[in-house]
Amino acid sequence: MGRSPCCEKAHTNKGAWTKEEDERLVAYIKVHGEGCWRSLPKAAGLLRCGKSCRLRWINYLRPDLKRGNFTEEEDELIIKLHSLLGNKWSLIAGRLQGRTDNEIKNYWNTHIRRKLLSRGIDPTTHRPLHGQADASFVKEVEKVVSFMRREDENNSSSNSRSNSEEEPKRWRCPDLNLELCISPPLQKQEDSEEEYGLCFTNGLLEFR
DNA sequence: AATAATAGCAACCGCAACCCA
DNA sequence: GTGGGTTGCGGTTGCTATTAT
Repeated sequence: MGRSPCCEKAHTNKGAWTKEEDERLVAYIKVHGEGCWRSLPKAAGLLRCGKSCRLRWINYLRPDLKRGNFTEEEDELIIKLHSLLGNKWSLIAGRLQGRTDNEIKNYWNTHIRRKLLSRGIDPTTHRPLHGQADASFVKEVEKVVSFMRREDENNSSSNSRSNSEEEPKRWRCPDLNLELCISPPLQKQEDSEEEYGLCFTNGLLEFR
């Protein structure tokens, strides 16, 4: 029994993509657009499974990818988002234009985990390790979380909402029982004193 | 110079969510 | 309502490059 395979594995390539495969994939998507990943490999003349094509496109070939080193601002934003969302890499990636969930996940595991440990912060819980944490940073995160919890409690009784088309995408964060909001990528606010702050509008918390 | 250890990252795998007949 | 097919996500693996011995 068991699951049926996502593709005919006997006739698919695995491992690193060649330049020619990349070119075929990019050319196909340029003409036909993204989607229909299952049928794409055959249509594009690729001996790959759809999943592999999708991953390659999203993580490496998409033209809007930023690539290159993460900035200090991106680091801090990832840490804050992770403290609120946990390992929801796709949601975190949605906040960082030009970055992919896989890239952020890798960066977290190789760089940020170590960075937090050196600050004395547990990278999983974002709480101090052995009481030696960077107190101001921890305090800031805890402040945000407790604020969101309070707001959530206030909102929990009156949960009927309109279904306006202009309403941004929302989701509930199961770990924290919070309601969060995804809006279009951040515009840098030049005259803002802080590089990142929090904005609470219409019952929705947003990073800015 | 050779080898071992470590870091970094691309890619794979399995599962869950979603969609649709 | 349900079951099968498809897509997306997160965890993990394995390869390559770099650094240390």
